[in-house]
Amino acid sequence: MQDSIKLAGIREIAEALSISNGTVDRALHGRGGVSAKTAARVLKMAEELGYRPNLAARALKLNRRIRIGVQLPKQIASFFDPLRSAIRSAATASRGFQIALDFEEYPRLGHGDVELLTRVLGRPSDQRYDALIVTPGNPARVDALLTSIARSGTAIICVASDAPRSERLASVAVDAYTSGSIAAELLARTLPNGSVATITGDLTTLDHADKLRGFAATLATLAPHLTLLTAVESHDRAEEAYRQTVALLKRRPRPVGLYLSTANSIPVLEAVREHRMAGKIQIVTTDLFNALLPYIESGDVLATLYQRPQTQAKIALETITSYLLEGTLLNPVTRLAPHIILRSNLPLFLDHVTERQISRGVSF
Amino acid sequence: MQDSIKLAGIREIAEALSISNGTVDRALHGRGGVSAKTAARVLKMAEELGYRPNLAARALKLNRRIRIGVQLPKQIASFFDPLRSAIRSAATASRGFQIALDFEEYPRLGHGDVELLTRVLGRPSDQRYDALIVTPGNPARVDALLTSIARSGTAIICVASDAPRSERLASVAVDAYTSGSIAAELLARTLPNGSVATITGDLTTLDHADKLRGFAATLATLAPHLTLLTAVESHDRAEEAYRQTVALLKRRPRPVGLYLSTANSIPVLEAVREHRMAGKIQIVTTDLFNALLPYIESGDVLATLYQRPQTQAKIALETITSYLLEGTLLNPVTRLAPHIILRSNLPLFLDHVTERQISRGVSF
DNA sequence: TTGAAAGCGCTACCAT
DNA sequence: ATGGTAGCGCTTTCAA
Repeated sequence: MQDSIKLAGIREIAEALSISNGTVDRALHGRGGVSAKTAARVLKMAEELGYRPNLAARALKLNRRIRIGVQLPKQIASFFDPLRSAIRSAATASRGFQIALDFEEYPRLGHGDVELLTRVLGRPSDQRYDALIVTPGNPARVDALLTSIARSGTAIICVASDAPRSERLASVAVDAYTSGSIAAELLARTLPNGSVATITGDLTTLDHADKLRGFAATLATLAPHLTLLTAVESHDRAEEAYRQTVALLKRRPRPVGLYLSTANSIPVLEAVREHRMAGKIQIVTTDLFNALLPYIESGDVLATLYQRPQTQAKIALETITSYLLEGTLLNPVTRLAPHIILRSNLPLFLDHVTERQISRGVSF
Repeated sequence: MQDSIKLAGIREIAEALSISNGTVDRALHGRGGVSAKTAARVLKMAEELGYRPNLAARALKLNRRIRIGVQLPKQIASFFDPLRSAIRSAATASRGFQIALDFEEYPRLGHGDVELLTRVLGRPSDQRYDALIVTPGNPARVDALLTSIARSGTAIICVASDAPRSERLASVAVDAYTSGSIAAELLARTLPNGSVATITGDLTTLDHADKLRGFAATLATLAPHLTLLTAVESHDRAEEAYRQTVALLKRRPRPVGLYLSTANSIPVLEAVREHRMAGKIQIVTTDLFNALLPYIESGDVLATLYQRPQTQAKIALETITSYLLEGTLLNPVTRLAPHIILRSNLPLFLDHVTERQISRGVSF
C-alpha cells in the first residue's frame, strides 16, 4: 500500500479557487468575514484535495505557551506524587510547543479543593489557565465551580475520578466499577465461605463509590458463598484505617477477605501483620508504591490494582494539547483498565516506583 | 511552581555571541565547517541560556516525509491485524510531519520473512525506508539481514518479539518471560495436583521460548504440586493445534491445566469443548479477539494475557519519530506488562476487538 | 570558517 | 468580504 503522493495545503486550495489564502483560512476555521458561498466552495475544495493542516506550521506560527494548572491533593502521596511527576515529564516531552505547569496542592480530597478552585476564577486574564487538571472529590461541592471555570474558557480535565455532571472537557480514570469487580473475582476464586470487608476513602467521591458498587455486584454474582460487610470509610487517613482494621479483626467471625480500594493500605497491612493474620486473610489492594512491595512479594497481598498514573497523565496531556492545538476532543471519557499486579508480574512494574519515573523513557 | 519566563532559540545564542545563526546551527549539530573554538563557545552559551530547539520550526523546515516499511506475518491475524491497524492510526495521529507506511505481508513467522527483508536491501535509494517495523522469527536466520539493513541507514524496530543480537534500533514487546510466569501463577492458584501442558508456536522464536521459560520457572517455584509436560509446538497452524490437543486429552492422567502461549487458541478450545472437558481443565490463553470472547465469558478460559498491540504500535512509532526527528533514542528495549483479562474486566477491552480500534480516540 | 538570507505552511493583521 | 503579506525558528544554500 502506498500513500498519496503529495498533500494539499491552504495555498493549494487558494490557487485552485483563485482566491487568497487568507480567505481560505477564514473559511476553514469559520472565523467569519467570508461569504457563505465562498466558504462552501473552500470547504468543498479542501475535501476534494484532501486538505490536512500542517500542524508544525500551525504550532510554529501560534507559538503558544499553554498554561496548565494542576490541582491535586497531597494525600495519598503514593498515588498523587507519581501522577504529578508523570504530568511533568509528559509536558516536557510535548513536541511543538511550550507547556507551563502550575502545580497547586491541598491536604486531601475534599479538604481545600474548593478554595483552590475558587482562586482560579480570580486569576488575572493574562494568567488564565488554558487547561486545569483536577481530581474532583465530592461532586456536589465542586460541580458548579468546575462549570464556572469551564465557561470562563479554561478546559477542565478530571483525572483519577470524575465529575460527570459538570462541564468538564474530559475525564481520565481507571474504571472504578471494574476495579471493584476484579477485586471481587480474585477473592471469589481464592476464598472458601466467610465474609469479606472493604475499606475505602470516602463514599462521596465517585471513584470510591463506584469501586464498591463493582465489588458488591461481582461478589453477588460470582461468589454467593461470601458475605459482604458494610464498607468502612478511612477518609484516606492512616490512623483511621489502622483503628478500623483492628476493629474488623476483632469481629467474630473474622473476615476472610479484604478489599482496600485506595492507596491507603499500609496501616491496614500493618494491623493485619501485628495480629498475626498475614496470609490468613486474602487482601486485594490498590496502587503500587515502595512500601507495598514487600507485602506483595511475601504473598500477604494477593494482588494490587494499579491505577497507572503515568498513563493517566499522558492521556490527560494528549487530550489537552490536541484540543487546544487542533481543536479536536479526542475522547471525552477514558476508562483505563487497572493493571492486575501479582507476584509474578511485579518485577515489570518496579520501574514505576523508583525515581526512574521522572526520566523520559518510561512509557507506561 | 512557575516555569522560566522565556526560552532561548538559535537566534538568541547567535546574538549573545555576535555570530550568525547559521554558525550556531552548524555548531549545535556538529555539521562541521566550524572552528573548534567557536563550536565550544556556542555549546557553552547554549547550555547557559538553556537552549531548547523549537521542534515545530524544525519539523516545518525539514518537512520530511518519513517512510516506514512494515513487514508482518498474516498469521496469526487476530494479533497482527490489530497491530497493523494500530500502526496505521498511530501514524495518522502523528503531529508535525507526514508518515508514509508501506505494508508488506508474508504467510507466517519464519516463512517468507527472509525474502521480504532481502528485498529491502535492493530498494532504490530514493525509496529507502527511514525505518522498518518487523517481528523477527528465528533470530539465527534474520540477525545478519537486520544488521545489514540497519547499517544501510534504515532504523529497525522489532515488535512483538526481538532479535537482540542484531543491530536493531529498538524493540517493543510484551515481556514474554513474565507472561509465562503469570500463566503459571494463575494456574498454580487454581489447580490441585496434576500435570499441566503448554502449546506454543515455535521455540526458535524468542518470544515463544521465553514464555515457556517463565512458565516453567514459576511453576517450579509456586506450584511444586504440578507437573509440566513437554511443550507442544503448533507452528501457529490451526490443524496442528487441534490434533495435538486431542492427543493431549487422550493422555492418562489427563492434564488439568493448559497454557496457550500464542493467539492460536481457538482450535484448542474447540477440541476441549468437543471432548466435554470445558471447565474441567483450567486454561490460560494469549491475546484477545472476537472468537475468544465467549470462552472467557463462559469461564472455559480462566484468563487471557493480552499483548496490547495498540500500545506496542504507539510506542514503536513514538520511538521512530523521536529518533528520526529529534535524534534521541527513547528506550532501546520496552517490555510491556501484558494485561491480565478475566471475566470481570473483559468489558473494558471490548473496544479493542471491534472496528473501533481504527478510530482515533482509542489510546490503548 | 563564517555570514546572510530564503523559505517551510500557517495565522493574523492591515489594506482595500 | 477579500487580498496581500509579515513572520514564527529552524535548516540550508550561496556568497564572502
